[in-house]
Order: sequence, then C-alpha cells, then structure tokens
Amino acid sequence: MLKIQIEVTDFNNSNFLINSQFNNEWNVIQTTLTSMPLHLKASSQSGIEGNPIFDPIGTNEFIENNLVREGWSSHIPIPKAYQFLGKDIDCGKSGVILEFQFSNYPFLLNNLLRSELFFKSKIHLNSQVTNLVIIITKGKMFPASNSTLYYEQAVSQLTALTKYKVFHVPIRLVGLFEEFEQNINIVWSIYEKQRSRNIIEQKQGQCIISQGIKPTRRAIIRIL
Amino acid sequence: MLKIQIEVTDFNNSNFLINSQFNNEWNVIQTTLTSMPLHLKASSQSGIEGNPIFDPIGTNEFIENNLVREGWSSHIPIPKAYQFLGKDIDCGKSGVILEFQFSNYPFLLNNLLRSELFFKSKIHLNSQVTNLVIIITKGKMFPASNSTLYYEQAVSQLTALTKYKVFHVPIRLVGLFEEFEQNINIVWSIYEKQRSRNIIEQKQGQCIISQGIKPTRRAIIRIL
DNA sequence: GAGATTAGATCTACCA
DNA sequence: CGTGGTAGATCTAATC
Repeated sequence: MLKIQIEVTDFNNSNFLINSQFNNEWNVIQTTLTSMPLHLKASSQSGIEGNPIFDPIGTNEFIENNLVREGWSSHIPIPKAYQFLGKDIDCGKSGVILEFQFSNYPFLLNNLLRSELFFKSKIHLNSQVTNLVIIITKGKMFPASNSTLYYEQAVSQLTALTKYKVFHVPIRLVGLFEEFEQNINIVWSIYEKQRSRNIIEQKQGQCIISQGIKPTRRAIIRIL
Repeated sequence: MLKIQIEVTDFNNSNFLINSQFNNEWNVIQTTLTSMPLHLKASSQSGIEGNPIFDPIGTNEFIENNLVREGWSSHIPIPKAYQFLGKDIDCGKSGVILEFQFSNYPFLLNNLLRSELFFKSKIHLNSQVTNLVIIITKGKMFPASNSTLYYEQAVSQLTALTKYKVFHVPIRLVGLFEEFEQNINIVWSIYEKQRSRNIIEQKQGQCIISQGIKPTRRAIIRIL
C-alpha cells in the first residue's frame, strides 16, 4: 500500500534535539502522517470549478484526531499576557509545539515568530516551556487554493532567516508528498457549502498523480 | 475640515533616522494620509450584510496614487535571488520601503521578516538598499473584515519582538484613526461583485463614528 | 444570544 | 490566451 511521503528540513539543531529527547513524539507524528490517505476536495475557484485540490480541512482533522488519540493536546491556549500573539496553538506535547499550516503563506512567518517568542520568553504552554516546533506543510506538487503555503517556499524562507540568524528556536519543517504515476489512496470530502467545514459526504477512492509537462507545473490529479 | 488622524510607533531608532535623513519622505506620507477621506464599503459577511466596513481597496488605491504622483515607485520587484520572499513591495523611495497592510494579520510578520532580510542582506530594491520600513495599518476602532490586521495588534507584536531583539531594521508603524462624534468625510465605494476590485460607483459623503458602549466594542459608523 | 477575536479557508486581481 | 505565482480581500468556523 502506498503511503504519503514526508520530507523534513531541520533548523537550529532540531535534528539532534529530536534524536536525543523527542524521538517518541516524532515517531507518533511520522506514523500519523504516513498512515494518512491524501485528502482532496473540489475547488470553487473561477475557471477550475470542481477540479481536485488539496483539502486542508480534511487533512487537518485527520492529523489532529490521530494525535489527540495518542495523548497530544490540541488548541492549547496562549496565556493572557501573550494573547497578542494569538489565541491558541494547534497541537502540543511535552514542550513540542506542532502547527499545521495549509493557510496562506504569511502564516508561516507568523507561526515562526510567535514560536520564537514562546521559546525565548520561556512561558508555559500546557505547563511546558517550548523546546521544539514542528510545522507541517504540503508539497508544491499539489493543486491547492491560491497563495496557500507550500513546503518548498517554507524551506527557502526559513533557510534565509537561518543564514541571518534571525531565529533560534529549533524547528523541524515537514512536507507532505505523493509518488507520481502510482495508485494513491484518497479521501474525497464534500462540504455543505463553500467554506463550510461541515462534511456531508466522505468517499474513499484512488487517484493517479502525474507530473506536469513543464517542470514548473503543478501535478495533475486524475481520480480513478 | 476634519482629517484622518494618524498615530505612530517607532522601533529600532526609526524616529532618529527619519528626523535626520528621511524627513521629506515622511512628510509626503503624512500629508497623503491626513488628506485622505475615510474609505468605506459594504460588508458581505453573513449576518451583517451591507454594514459599513473599512475599505482596503479604496484606501490602498488612494495612498498609492498619491505617492506615485509624488515620485514614489510602486510594486517594486524583488530580485530573482530573493523571490522566495515574494514578488514585490508596495511602494518605496530612496531606501524607504512602504507597506500598506490591511490584509489578514499574519502579513505583518511576513512583511517584517522579509524587510529584515532586505535590510541585513543589503540587496538593492529599486537600486537602493533598505534603510527604513514604514507600515501603514488601520486602527482597531474600524469595523472591518475579520482577521484583518489592526494597529494596536501590530504595536503589541512588534514591541514584544523588539524586547527580544529579534529584528533590527528600523520600522515606523503608522495607524489610521478618526475622531468620535464628528462629521467625517467618507468615500463609499460600490464594487462590481464580491471580492471585485472594480469600482462601479464612488460616492462622497459623511458619517459619524460613535464609540461602542463597552470599551471593547468596535466603533459604530452611521452614514449621514 | 449577541459580539469580538483569532484561525483557517479560499476566493479574485494582477502580473510575468 | 492559458499558466503559475504572489498579494490582497475577505469569507466561515469556533471559541470565549
């Protein structure tokens, strides 16, 4: 059975930190991600109505449910004194912050900087200081809503920021990918209406993903 | 005649820098902003359809047009090697970068970090290195689309980041405000359809802005 | 239940 | 004229 592929880029020594202290947490994330079928939905974008695109809602839900089952906390509130940085963080356990980021690209640097402040200020989230941040993104290959963050973009940005030593919190950036020209298991979700998070129907299925003709092209998804 | 009010917060010694080197550039910005009528439009948000909200499109256009007339460049391209930070910056002149930011709040830290990299890397934008960044935001008082950045939020975030010395580029953050209980000149724009930037009709008018009963409430705008 | 706020979803505009 | 990408606009969901 073909599983989702993941790719990882580490910043600020997160590789060493994970191997020495957060191996268990990482293993649970890795297992969760690689057991996940590709979640797709229909686009409503003008001109490509109905075309399959990456489904952030379904993906988000799958990961969150699985991690909560493994003892992770979700929607961890940010303390009052730091509420200008936001309301909550997606998931966390034992000082590991986990953010899924499938929304528009500026959220990456927003997540990064607030994590940096959690790290430096040593404030407690879920009774723990922040030791490590893991950010999950999708590969550029997937057709998706415009301006949503993709892994390669995130790698470039964090690499440049690392070069100029702008941040110090250890970060592992994770990208989700699929194989080309293989039967891929998918979950196709139909939502109540545009922008609804209310799933009316969820179908299992398969698709084949082809690389576009030009190397710059997004992949083409053919539902079987 | 009542003009838009502006408030300013400076970071990393931008105050000194402006007074000593960029007084002319600042004066043009200040004059432009304080000559601007409040731009409003109708919301399409469920439950408050038709209610007046801050109009980012109209505001943006007004500022940009005026600055271009004063010799500023707009949509300054980011060099190829730094394209992972984006395509262009809103406006600039003589090493001063200007960003209007009325979109969702994470764009603030996105703009901040890419400006920091422009500053540190000394790359040329419009044949100039980056000396100063000016970011224009709207006050929290204005009803607006959900999750759009507001000045007070930006002040909090940048203040915290300054405290931990995360960034070094000089920044002046500008907030737009209006007086309460006064006749305020407005421009009400009607767009072709939802999300359209195509203005069908633009009416001059007046409104009165009242502070909400609870201090936490957004202001109430009454069109005259 | 009304209101505010952030998180996230995801569209249109525009330019190369 | 179709494609791809970023910028910006701006909605719904969820929570307090």
